[in-house]
Amino acid sequence: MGVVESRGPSVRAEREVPAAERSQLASYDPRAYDPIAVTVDVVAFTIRDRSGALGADGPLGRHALHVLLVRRGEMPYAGRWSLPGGFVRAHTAADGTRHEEDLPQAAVRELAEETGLAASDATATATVPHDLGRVHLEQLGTYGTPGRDPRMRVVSVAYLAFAPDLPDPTAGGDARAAAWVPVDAAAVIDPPELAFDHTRILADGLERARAKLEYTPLATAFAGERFTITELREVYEAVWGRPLHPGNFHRKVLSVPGFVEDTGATTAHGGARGGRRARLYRAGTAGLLHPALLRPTRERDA
Amino acid sequence: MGVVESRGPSVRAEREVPAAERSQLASYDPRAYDPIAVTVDVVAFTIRDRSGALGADGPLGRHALHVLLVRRGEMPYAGRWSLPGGFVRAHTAADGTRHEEDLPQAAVRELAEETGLAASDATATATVPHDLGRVHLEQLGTYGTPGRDPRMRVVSVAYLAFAPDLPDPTAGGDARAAAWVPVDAAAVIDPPELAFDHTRILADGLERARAKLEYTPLATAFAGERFTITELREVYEAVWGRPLHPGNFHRKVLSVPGFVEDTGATTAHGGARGGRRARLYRAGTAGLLHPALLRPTRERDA
DNA sequence: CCAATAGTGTCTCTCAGACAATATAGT
DNA sequence: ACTATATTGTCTGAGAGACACTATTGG
Repeated sequence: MGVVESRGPSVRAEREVPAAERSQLASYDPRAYDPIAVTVDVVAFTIRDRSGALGADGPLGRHALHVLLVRRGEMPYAGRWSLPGGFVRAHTAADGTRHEEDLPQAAVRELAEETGLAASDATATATVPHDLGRVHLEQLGTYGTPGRDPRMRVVSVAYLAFAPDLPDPTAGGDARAAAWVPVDAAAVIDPPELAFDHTRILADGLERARAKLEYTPLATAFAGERFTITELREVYEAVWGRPLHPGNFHRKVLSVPGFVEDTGATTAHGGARGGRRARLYRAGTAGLLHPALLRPTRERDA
Repeated sequence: MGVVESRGPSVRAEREVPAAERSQLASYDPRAYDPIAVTVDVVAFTIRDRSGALGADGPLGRHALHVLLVRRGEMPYAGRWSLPGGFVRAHTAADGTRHEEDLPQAAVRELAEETGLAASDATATATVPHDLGRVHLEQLGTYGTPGRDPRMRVVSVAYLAFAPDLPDPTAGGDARAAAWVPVDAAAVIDPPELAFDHTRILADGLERARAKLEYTPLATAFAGERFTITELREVYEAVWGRPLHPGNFHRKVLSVPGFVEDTGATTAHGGARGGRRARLYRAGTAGLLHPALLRPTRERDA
């Protein structure tokens, strides 16, 4: 039985409409209207060592969540930081050949173009997360409020990208510079001056990432091919912005079926200042975590 | 402290780019490319009595989840069922006045236009759910694969709408007919012949709705202003497609802070064939459910 | 009174979190 | 030895699900 019962009495309330009524608005030509530009913006997250004088030894250790930002070289918002992004390309060549980019493709291209970060290409459907090399990409949401771009009407499809420690970016495209910038727990409290509505997009992306760590094995996308339980915990701590209990986390992760697989190997050395060698794991096959790893102390409802 | 440490050493890896490198691709004119049309599609769900010969007395009682579909009157896919939707309007009038529609606005307009269902207007941000009268609207996702519309490149922003038992729709716009069609658990298994990629959009919307019932008070959007715990349970049963334990559900709902509020009143009569009168509740103020109402027996992982 | 529906009590099992204890490695 | 890190054990309380029981109401 299909989703739609299109036969017999199960479809009720269907009412044919007289042709007269049908004629108005029946044909709509989008070219009679102003064009709407379609862009993609990318919220790319990675975990890397906290650097610089600030918080180098914060309560959460050396690891911090970083987001990829570019400094805009063009108007509007020239000189401001923004998320990497740009127009989706679709054009017909002189010989009539169509050249059309899928949305995730455009996201990957912008990422590569504006930062010099390499990535394979994408072919999956818009809402299905997929891997590009070691990069996990998924759609975040679409932002199309009139006026969000002073130049014209722009509808922007935002993507989330998660990757293990990536190299420093190389600016390109119309970005004057690109950098991994640490994301703080204060992200939503005291927003920086990002271009357009990118402060909100970043906040939405951060919340999405935090939520997905709870019920998907997404955290393994931030870790290397093989990782220790402690490294996995550091991913959670960096994204959630709070320390977790090492013992309970360890037991919990191993108790979730399909989350991680034991490789049998261990790290070559113990900790720098002493300590046991840690077992190495790889990502398991589970698509969802059962039971989920819920964020601690969520006493903040409404 | 802001999300971006834009001062001093905390932003590392920033590298200025020589002007020569910067010039290429620096300015991008979207009008040099083929236009991309932007549309909205709406997945509107409601709970209503199952009708017709099929499944009138199924294992889940009389109530079933229904989705609003329209029968297309125009090419392409003329005569096929599809989700209500259409182009986002943006144009400059002769006197230079800009007339631009926000995305949620366009969704509401399409809903009203193609079905005759009334609704207030929308002003919130793209990704923030908001109410329009008794209708709850939220963004589902964006579908822009090249070729999904044979006429031209179309990027469609899909919205989810939830409403309590709505009246039968009246076709309008370029829809030849409109109807509430029952959504079966088989939705994803044996998809019907919906136009475009609407079968997938519907499946995505269904899964989103099922998931949101777990951790948000969304179910109250399907119920009337005042409702009994049994009615609320019937919403969950209809959306999840499986029966729930009445006693445990009752206790659970009342134990979640802010989910429902007692009105003090009860139903005027007991059940048709006897039974106690039920207390009447209204929606509470909680935005999230703690603890969540998890779907039963989710033994279906990967 | 009998059947049907609303609402409550009880028991068991799982799981999160606090805390403690053991195992192993570096210095 | 002494310290640091990994890993495992124990206990307690919250909550889900099974099941039984009480409270009302219509016929």
